Amino acid sequence: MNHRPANPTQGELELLNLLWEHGALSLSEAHERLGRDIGYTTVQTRLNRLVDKGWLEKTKTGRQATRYAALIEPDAVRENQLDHFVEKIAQGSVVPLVAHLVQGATLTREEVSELKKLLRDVERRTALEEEN
Amino acid sequence: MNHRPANPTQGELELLNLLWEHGALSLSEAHERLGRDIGYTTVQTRLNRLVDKGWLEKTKTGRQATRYAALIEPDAVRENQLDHFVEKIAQGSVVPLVAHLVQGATLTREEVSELKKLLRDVERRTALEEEN
DNA sequence: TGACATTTACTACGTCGGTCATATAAATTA
DNA sequence: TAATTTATATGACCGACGTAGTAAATGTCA
Repeated sequence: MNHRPANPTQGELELLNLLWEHGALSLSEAHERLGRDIGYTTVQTRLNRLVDKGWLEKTKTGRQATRYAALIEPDAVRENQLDHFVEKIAQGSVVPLVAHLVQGATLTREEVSELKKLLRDVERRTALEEEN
Repeated sequence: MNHRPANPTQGELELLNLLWEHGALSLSEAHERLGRDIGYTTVQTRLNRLVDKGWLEKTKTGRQATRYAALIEPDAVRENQLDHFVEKIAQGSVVPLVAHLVQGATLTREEVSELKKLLRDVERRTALEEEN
């Protein structure tokens, strides 16, 4: 039940990524895994603010420490951000974007193949649409 | 002489995009072209803050209104943001990113061709590297 | 030159997000 | 049970930004 439109900041993503990767975490675990010099209560505050936004959930099980779990899906957030990125930052021009991406990253042969296949599909679809 | 590392916020990008598209603008022109309900002095404040950051330049020519000009290059900023995006948002995984991009945007046949060519180049380069 | 309009400077306010300290409550252990 | 450690709740500070009002300076024109 995706709550609000999810446009987390960079800092919020830091926590979200953590919870997406490992499952729900307690505060101490989260603080631990952040692995950087940051106050314990800082993490607490930030997690709770994410809860307020409806992006995380607090669940208390028995006598264990409360765990924080992500309520929003990584893919949804990432696509959101990507769409926003294309529109606002790249000004809608996709090609230079992809160019920089495939050139900057070192892709495996498999990945390149996958992308080529992707393009073939798009090409075919485009052709079909132009028939109508 | 690129000043600071350029990581503008969304709002700052709004102004920067404006100045990149049209050249240097006066305050009144900028306010005009923003084309949305926003206070005149709001634009002024924001522009001046960009100047403070070293991202814009104020130039007074004769008896005309001061013009604001971008000091940083769009490509530099966009690549910055893109790299950051890949690392922090997409968690380094490029393929799904590109997938969403080429599927979401409606690309012309020319653009698709260009991307295919791009991939061929990358493929060739990858093959060469693997020889060594 | 004097009235009106535009431009510019300066100040201020609210919110958000990152930072943390302090205090209280709960749990663990000596 | 008392002491110590761990968990949780609250409140606070601050810088960055988006917002804008007021006032002073400058330009325009009859």
